[in-house]
Amino acid sequence: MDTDDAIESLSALAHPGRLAVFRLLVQAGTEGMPAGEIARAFNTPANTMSTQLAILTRAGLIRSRRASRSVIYSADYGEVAGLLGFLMQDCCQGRPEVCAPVLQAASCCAPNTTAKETTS
Amino acid sequence: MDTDDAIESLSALAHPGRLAVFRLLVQAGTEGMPAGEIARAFNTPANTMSTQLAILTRAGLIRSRRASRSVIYSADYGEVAGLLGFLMQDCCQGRPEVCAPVLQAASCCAPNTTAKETTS
DNA sequence: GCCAAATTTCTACGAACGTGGAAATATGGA
DNA sequence: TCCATATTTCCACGTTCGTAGAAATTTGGC
Repeated sequence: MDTDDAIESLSALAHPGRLAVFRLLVQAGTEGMPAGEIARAFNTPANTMSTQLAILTRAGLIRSRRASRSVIYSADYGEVAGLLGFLMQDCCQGRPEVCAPVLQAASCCAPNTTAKETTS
Repeated sequence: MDTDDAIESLSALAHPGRLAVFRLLVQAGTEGMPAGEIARAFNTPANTMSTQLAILTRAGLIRSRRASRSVIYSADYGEVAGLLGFLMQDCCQGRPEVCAPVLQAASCCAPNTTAKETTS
C-alpha cells in the first residue's frame, strides 16, 4: 500500500452511496451480492451503480465474479487492513497505549480475544 | 460515528496533502507540531496549509491547541478507531476468520499481543 | 440466429473541490 | 502603543467529480 493506493481507496469510500455499498458488501460477507440487487437495494439506476462499483473495484475494495448473467460483488477486507496499516504506520513510537483505541475498534470479531465495547 | 462523520473523515483524508499531514501528525504523537512547521515541511503556503488543517480538524482527525504565537496540531487516534468500527460493522457474522486481516493490521503496537507481520 | 435480461461504456452538464493572493486577526516583545 | 510573527479568513479562478440518458456489450434460453 502506497500513497496513491490509499488515496484511491479513501476517495472511493468518501461518497455516501459508495460507502453504503461497501458496508453492505462487508456485511454480505464472502458470498457477495449481484450488481442488480445492489442497485435495487438503493433505488439507484443500474448504470450509476455500475460506475460506483467500478470505482470501488479499481480501488481494490471489492471484487467481482460472474455467475451466469449476473456479476457478483463482494468486499475485500484485505484492502481495509492495508489502509489501516498505512494510516497508523509508526503510530506508537514507544508508547503502545497511544493507539490502543484503534486496536480495540478492530477487535470486533477477534477469534482469540475478548471483544470489548469501547467505541469512542 | 454516523455516515456523515465517516464521509467527512474519509473526504478529509482522500487528498494527498492532507493524508501526508495526518500521517506526519500520527508519527509526531501527542506532542504534535506547530502549523508553520507543518507548512514548511511540505513547502506549502501557510494559508493553504491552514485550510487543510481546518478540514482535518472539522473532521475530528486532528486537534489544535495554542502555545503562545504558534498553534500546535496533533492527531486524534480515536477518530480512526471510530471510522474503522463503522467500516467493519457486522463484518463477521459467525465467521471471525473473514476479517482477521484487519485485526492483524491494527495490532502494529499491541500492548499484550504478539505483533505479527502479515501486511497483505 | 433471435430475443430478453443484466451490466457496462460513452457522453455531457451542473455541482463541489483545491489553490493561493490579499487582507484580517491574534499574540508577544519593546 | 507599535511592530513583527504566526495563523486564519475571504475570495475567485480552474479542475475534478457525480449523475443518469442513450447506446453498446455480454450472457442464456429457445
